[in-house]
Amino acid sequence: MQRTSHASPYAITPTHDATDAARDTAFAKKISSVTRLSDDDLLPIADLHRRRRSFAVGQELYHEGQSDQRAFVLASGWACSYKVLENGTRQILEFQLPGDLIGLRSVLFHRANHSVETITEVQASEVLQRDFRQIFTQTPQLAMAVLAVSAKDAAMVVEHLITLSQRSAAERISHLFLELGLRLDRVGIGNQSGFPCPLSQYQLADYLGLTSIHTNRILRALRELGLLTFQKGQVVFLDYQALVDYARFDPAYLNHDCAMSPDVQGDFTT
Amino acid sequence: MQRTSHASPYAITPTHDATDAARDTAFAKKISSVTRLSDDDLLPIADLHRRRRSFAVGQELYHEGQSDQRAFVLASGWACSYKVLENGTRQILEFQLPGDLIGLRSVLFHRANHSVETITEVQASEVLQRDFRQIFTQTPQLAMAVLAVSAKDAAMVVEHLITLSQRSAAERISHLFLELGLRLDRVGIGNQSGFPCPLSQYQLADYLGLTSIHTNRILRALRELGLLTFQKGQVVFLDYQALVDYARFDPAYLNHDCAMSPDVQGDFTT
DNA sequence: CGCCTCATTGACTAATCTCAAATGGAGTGG
DNA sequence: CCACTCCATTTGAGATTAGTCAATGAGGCG
Repeated sequence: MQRTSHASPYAITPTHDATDAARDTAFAKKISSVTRLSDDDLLPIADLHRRRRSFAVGQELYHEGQSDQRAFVLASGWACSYKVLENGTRQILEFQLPGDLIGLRSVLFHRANHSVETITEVQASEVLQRDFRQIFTQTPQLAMAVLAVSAKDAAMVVEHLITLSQRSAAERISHLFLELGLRLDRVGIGNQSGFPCPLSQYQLADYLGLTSIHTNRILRALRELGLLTFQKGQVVFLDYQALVDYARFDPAYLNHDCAMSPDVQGDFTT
Repeated sequence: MQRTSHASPYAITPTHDATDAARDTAFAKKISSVTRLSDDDLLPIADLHRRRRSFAVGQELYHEGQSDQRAFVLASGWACSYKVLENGTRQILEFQLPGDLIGLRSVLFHRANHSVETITEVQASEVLQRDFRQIFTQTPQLAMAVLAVSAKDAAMVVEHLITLSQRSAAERISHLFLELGLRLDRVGIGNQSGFPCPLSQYQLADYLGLTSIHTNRILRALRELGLLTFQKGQVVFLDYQALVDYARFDPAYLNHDCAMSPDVQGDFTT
């Protein structure tokens, strides 16, 4: 809960206010993005931040098939969820950035259906199943908010699916970087000119369903087209608007509002 | 609620028991597949079946961007959810079969982020947002079950994503038919030798991220390999086990149990 | 019968993968 | 400081998969 002094480029630097730090936690921000939080809701949320843990680069948070369900709230660093296939290839499902909730789907089932590992050093708070159970039985409004966060994740997976099915390699790469840029922007990292990106071309390829070789070639092409560069851990957008048009990037899927939050009850004009 | 007499091949034929028909509704079965239902839970579920409606072939249930949130419980027939892209192609996200819940994600947001239309004639019960809100505020156990159903859908989308990213055209087709066969088997339609399938090759292609032309060629190849045939609205598995091996089909993702249902609390042996 | 949609086939093209190898920086031990 | 390894990146050449364009066939329906 103390201010970090070394200021990793991947860490959240919260604008702390000593009076109610609870509202400033990464998870509270996440929930706030889909519903409005009352003060009553804040206590159980703050509770979720008791078990802060550190993870090294490449460390596994949990593994597919593992039965002790865990979830995490990512405070700083990058992680990814993935599945390894029979033929040895792996598919990265999602990249998790600071503020993201990891493993909600795992916690709902007896066994995790995917693995999660870190990409950088990571600070994360572990959330146990009983914490969720408590939220669900004691604060139904929060339960709906958790459901909404889960639905938002689902919307991102759907967009990923469409990317893999319908976009060319160059569009996939552009689209991913635009999405990451926007998501990082929301937690105060990077801006429209670029962002620090710790991914290797292998990880990029595993997410995009390409070979790293092809990914490399397309990165060169995008550089030569004057759209973006990705070198030395830094993404630079050379022409943001041209890139948005090129990738046909519509950020709508990142902007959903929850329809069932208490403050919109009865607010239906149709 | 009465027994249907014409017995469409795509309809559920429930084993009716006059005493508690509620437990036999499609949605109750769906919920039962992830959690155990108490009698108290059954009443609000039965309530969801008040608004039974009929839909013609190709009729739209709701459209992307539409703001009056609707969900449906599919009683008989097939439907699909899809998104149409800027370039005019469309991606089918899911096929919905009898017993499936349609539009849960839409009902959670102000606007639907995909469209849904029927593939065959359809009987479905409309579920309003206030029904869900009632469930969430009054029966938290049911809320968790709804969340679990939603997570199960998410697991299917993830598998679809992996299919699009990592499997060849022939594996995609085989995998889809195996999945549909298993899902239909669970609601009493079809078996390991095959099932009635109302899809056109265009619809198959739109789901699989292929052109219909290539789909057609691969269907011929699968026929010539002696694995399966799909002709005249009928899928026939010629060699089920060989097909499972060929498609590397692991039905685990269709078999998740909810971990948070009340009757498994504290029931973790590992 | 004429029209329509869906299914089928052929010939060619384009995107991506596979195999192979060279480059280059970061760390490590001598 | 240098030699060495390790790993990510970069490039080339050829193979494979799937898409595009074009045309034909088959069944249903007014």
